[in-house]
Amino acid sequence: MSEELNTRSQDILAAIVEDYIASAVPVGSRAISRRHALKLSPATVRNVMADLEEMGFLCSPHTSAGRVPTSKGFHYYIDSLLEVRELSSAEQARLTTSYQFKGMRMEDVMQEVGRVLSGISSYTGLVLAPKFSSTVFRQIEFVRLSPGRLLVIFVSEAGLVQNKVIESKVDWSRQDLERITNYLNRTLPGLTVQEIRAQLADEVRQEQDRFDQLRKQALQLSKAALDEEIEDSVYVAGTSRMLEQPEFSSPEQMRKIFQTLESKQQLIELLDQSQAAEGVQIFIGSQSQHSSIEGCSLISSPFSGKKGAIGTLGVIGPVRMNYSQVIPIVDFTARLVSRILDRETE
Amino acid sequence: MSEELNTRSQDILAAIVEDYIASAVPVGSRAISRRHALKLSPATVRNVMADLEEMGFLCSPHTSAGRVPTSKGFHYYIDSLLEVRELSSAEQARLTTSYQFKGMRMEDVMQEVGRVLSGISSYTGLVLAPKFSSTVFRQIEFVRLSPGRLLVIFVSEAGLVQNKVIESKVDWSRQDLERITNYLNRTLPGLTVQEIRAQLADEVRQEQDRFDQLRKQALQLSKAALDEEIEDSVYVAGTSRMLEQPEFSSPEQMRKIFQTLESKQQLIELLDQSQAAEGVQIFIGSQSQHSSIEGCSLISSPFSGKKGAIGTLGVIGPVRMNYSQVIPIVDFTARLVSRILDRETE
DNA sequence: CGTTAGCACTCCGTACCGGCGAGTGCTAAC
DNA sequence: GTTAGCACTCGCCGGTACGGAGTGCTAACG
Repeated sequence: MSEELNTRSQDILAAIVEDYIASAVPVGSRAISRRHALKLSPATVRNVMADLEEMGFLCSPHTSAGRVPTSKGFHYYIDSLLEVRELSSAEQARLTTSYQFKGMRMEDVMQEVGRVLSGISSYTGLVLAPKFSSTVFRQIEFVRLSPGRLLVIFVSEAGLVQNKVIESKVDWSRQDLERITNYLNRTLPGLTVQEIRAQLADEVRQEQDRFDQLRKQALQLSKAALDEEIEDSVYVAGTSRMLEQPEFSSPEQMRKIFQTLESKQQLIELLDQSQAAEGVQIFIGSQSQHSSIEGCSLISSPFSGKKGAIGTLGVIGPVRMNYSQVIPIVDFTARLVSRILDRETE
Repeated sequence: MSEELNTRSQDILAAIVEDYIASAVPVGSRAISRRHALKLSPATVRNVMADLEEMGFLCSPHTSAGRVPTSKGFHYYIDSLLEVRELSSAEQARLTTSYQFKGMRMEDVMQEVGRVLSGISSYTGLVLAPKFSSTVFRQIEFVRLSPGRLLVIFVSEAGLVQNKVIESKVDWSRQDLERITNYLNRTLPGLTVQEIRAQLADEVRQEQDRFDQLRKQALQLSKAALDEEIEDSVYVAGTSRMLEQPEFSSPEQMRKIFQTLESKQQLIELLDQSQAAEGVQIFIGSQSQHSSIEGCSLISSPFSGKKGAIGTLGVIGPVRMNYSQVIPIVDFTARLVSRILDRETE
């Protein structure tokens, strides 16, 4: 992997990658020697290109076509050659004002982030809203739907509203529910769902040899309300951007990509990968064993409020993506969203 | 519009439409005379086809290609020729069991309906959730996000959870909010949002010459919480099915269609059309001045619980859609969802 | 008079061909 | 080590030829 390349080879590789990103067609030696001020003849460039091909950074679709970077080539480019410039303050301002979050629900914010991400990058935007278990409790409410069926509404510190239906053998009266609600809303704020779960488990253990029937049931209800994971929300924006990419002209491939973009589950898996790490991460092509998005790259970054509430946002597009443009956008947006999550907390 | 066609012409038109639906290629006289037991020679069929073309039911892409039904042809076919068979009870059972609604949130139900609709029809499924103003009040909750910013959570009789953020000059205390919440939750259940709005407007009028400051503010808050429309939710499922249609091979057209499918606003307009009427409605091609979905047909039907909560669901696909299959599916599903909305109400 | 067989015609799709251009690899000279 | 030159490869493009599917028309048939 870590082959050494001399400066000239690096320059040429960079030039090829950049030309290919711009044009989507195989690039030849002439073009490189002319457009880039390398002061090298096409012949020399050809020699270097032959070496690069042998090392696996390039490949040629057929003799007498130009060269195309391989995934390995893209990798090397991104890891070693690409210089990610900071966003100029003008661009930062433009991005910041693109986001109109006034009076918006958190759900709308997530969706809007996806939209802007897609609009600015010209690729497809993805946002994975903060995981339920990582959010900080603010308020809970119960709504009795029918005997034995309860709707639980959960509001996180960041203003994210989530709800689910639970079935309970006990048919709770309005008063009982109110008591439980009040108790939970008094004791739980500030804790993450994970912490609450641990605490509830503790209490259940302590309680089990005592005989306060009502309290036992209340505990059970609380556990049911908070124990199961709530399915994560994913927001996808600008899928039609995928259709603009010349490399996806084959309807078959396009269908695969769209199926992936439609499948919440697959997207969650994809975005979860980058949850753990910090800062912008890049997944190129099928490296991520998700063969379904072969030919695609994902640039993503986690975001999070001060206390938990970890989500992921990113941009997905063809491998031939404009990394130098998109990376700072994703980075900046992730920071921006983190700030918004905090602001929401007051 | 209402030209008279003799039985033979009708038979031939029907045969052409059906063949075209099945094959997506222009159909010729040979095929008709052979496949369908009409006992007519190709030459005769040709004569009839020429007539049908003159009347505007058919057109030929060029000489020596077969004929393709025009929108007018499809219209006539659907209005006069198509016999919509009821779903057999086996199919009904299959559909019913496809829907696994146990322990699902209403949002999930809507999404699942779209998915099944798409899966069974092989086209793209659409669901427009019940409009806020048409839903019946069940419960409301306020969450204080930050000074002056309140999150309002609204649960409808059918278990649909909606929320929005309102800004209020008054910084409400927890106690005040609780009082207001209790009052609203005691007096409003059973009324539709529309009715509530009228009632609130009345009260505001009565109140304005009295001077109970707190009550005035509480009224204002309630109005703010319920007055503004909450944006409708649309669920789209199976967009990748569009890519399977041979007539949408042009990437340009495909992009337009996907942009429309991505635009909540446009979908809402589209689905709103059929809200007013009862039963299944069919919009063919660009008849609906939505030129953006040229080449597409929409089969939709409103659904509703016993009291209000009117939504729309449907299937969108190429004009060359399998109407006889899809129409009963949409019809049955709409009835099914209506029943579910009622069941939710207890 | 409606229906049918026959026939000439049209036009698409495909395959085949040859020239052009872009690009390569190799070699020899600088 | 770099470069100029050259033969070679191969995809792309335009032109042409051909087969097939389908039509419209006409004349014959019942």
